[in-house]
Amino acid sequence: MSIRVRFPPSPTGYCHVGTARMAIVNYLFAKKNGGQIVFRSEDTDKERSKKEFEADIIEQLHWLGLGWDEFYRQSERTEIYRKAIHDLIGEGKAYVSEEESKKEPGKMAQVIRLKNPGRTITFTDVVRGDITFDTTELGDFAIARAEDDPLYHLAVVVDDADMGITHVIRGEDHISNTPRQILIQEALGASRPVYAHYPLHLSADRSKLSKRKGDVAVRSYREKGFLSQALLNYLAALGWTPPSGKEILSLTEMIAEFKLEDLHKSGAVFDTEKLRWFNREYLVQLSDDEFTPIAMEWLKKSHTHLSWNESIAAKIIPSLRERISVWSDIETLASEGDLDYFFTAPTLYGKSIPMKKIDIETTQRHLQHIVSVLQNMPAQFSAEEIKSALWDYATTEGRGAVLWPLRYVLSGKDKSPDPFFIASVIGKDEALERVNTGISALLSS
RNA sequence: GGCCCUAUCGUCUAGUGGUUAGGACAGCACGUUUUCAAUGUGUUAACCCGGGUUCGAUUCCCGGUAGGGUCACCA
Repeated sequence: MSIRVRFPPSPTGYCHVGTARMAIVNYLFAKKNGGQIVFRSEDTDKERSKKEFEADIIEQLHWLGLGWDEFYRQSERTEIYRKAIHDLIGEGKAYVSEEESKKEPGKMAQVIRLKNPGRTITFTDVVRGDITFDTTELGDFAIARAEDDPLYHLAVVVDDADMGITHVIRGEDHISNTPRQILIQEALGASRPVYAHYPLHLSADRSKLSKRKGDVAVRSYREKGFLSQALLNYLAALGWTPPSGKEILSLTEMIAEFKLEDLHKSGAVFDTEKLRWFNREYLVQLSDDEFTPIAMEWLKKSHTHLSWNESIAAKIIPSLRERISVWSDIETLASEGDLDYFFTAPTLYGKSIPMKKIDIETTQRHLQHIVSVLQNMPAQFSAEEIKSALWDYATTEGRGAVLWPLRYVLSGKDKSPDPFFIASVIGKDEALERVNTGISALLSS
């Protein structure tokens, strides 16, 4: 029998990282074993299900590089459920119950309930071993509102049987749903799939990962500039260790190494810091041709308040490579003013110009020397060129004493990339102007 | 609360009836052609508790504790 698994998201919200994780685990298992994947939109809740959410789930899963072989919507399968429910009633395994509505107290409503034989059910979970439940406490639980209006458990069981699902791989929040579903399965005469329940990802405080505790929407990670491979890799690695022990794995490598049995048994905390590290690992693997256009785009949209200069932007992009872990770090850098000085002359405080313990006169002398060196440079020069023009002098006079003031007058910041790089980006004229401004500020301080 | 599940550094984890309990992220220290970043080196830090079983338990068993899940006419 060939392996078939399912992605059964409920389109009642945007694609959650938990949805992605469910898809990843199922995907890896299916691909490893030459199986097929069924995408099944579980939209039986007419009030909460929205096309918009379904579209988002599909979009984000595709973005992560995941796909499927067949696509279904439960809302389009009403006839199949109707027959199943009708048959169960006909066989006396379910019955229509007239009772007070739970949704609208005071009103009477019809509910279809399964006659629970009240047995003890034991099933084998690939991740956790045998699990036993006493189903008497479940009572005659509801399986439909009407013959043409199935509830979750019935729809799942009917579909899994109808679609030939061999392995049900899902989060452990479904463990306690399993005995209920097995009861329906048995009433229907369907066969039991293999079950595997993996633990859920947790927030930093070990509670269930939720909107209140941080970002859970895949699209928000995407918008923040995480790379799809990084998020995919991180989500897969959180709760699974491949036999090789490698942390950075391509989708292909993950498939090759995947075994359901290697899924962890305890819940793991979703850690954004570690995700950032994964992302950086993937970011540094990008070629310049891949990195540059995207970095340029982020830079441009982060710089609306500044005088934009395309050629300056192009020059600073290589330096961005080692300063960011995620694309949106460019935005952060810009908003904190750490890129401003490339585009606009900084405001200088005379007192900040000399390196500590170096007097004003000495600092002035160094800056004056730098002016004379700059004057002999061509209009455009590389960081290496200006560096070699100044290096011997700086070494003789004290590198800090010479280079700190230079760096400060160019950037106006206590922290910045090195002065040679900044000078090479802004060019001779601008550099000279800033150094001269620095000398004036120094003397008037 | 009932039922089910889980338990190794702050976090992700490897691992074993006898180990100096290993790695990664984060942290810290030092180095690295001034600062920041990047990078290199080093380093702090863990077997939840109590009983057993055993010559010996982090590892096996039981109990406790803590955490998670679930108890719908949601999925």
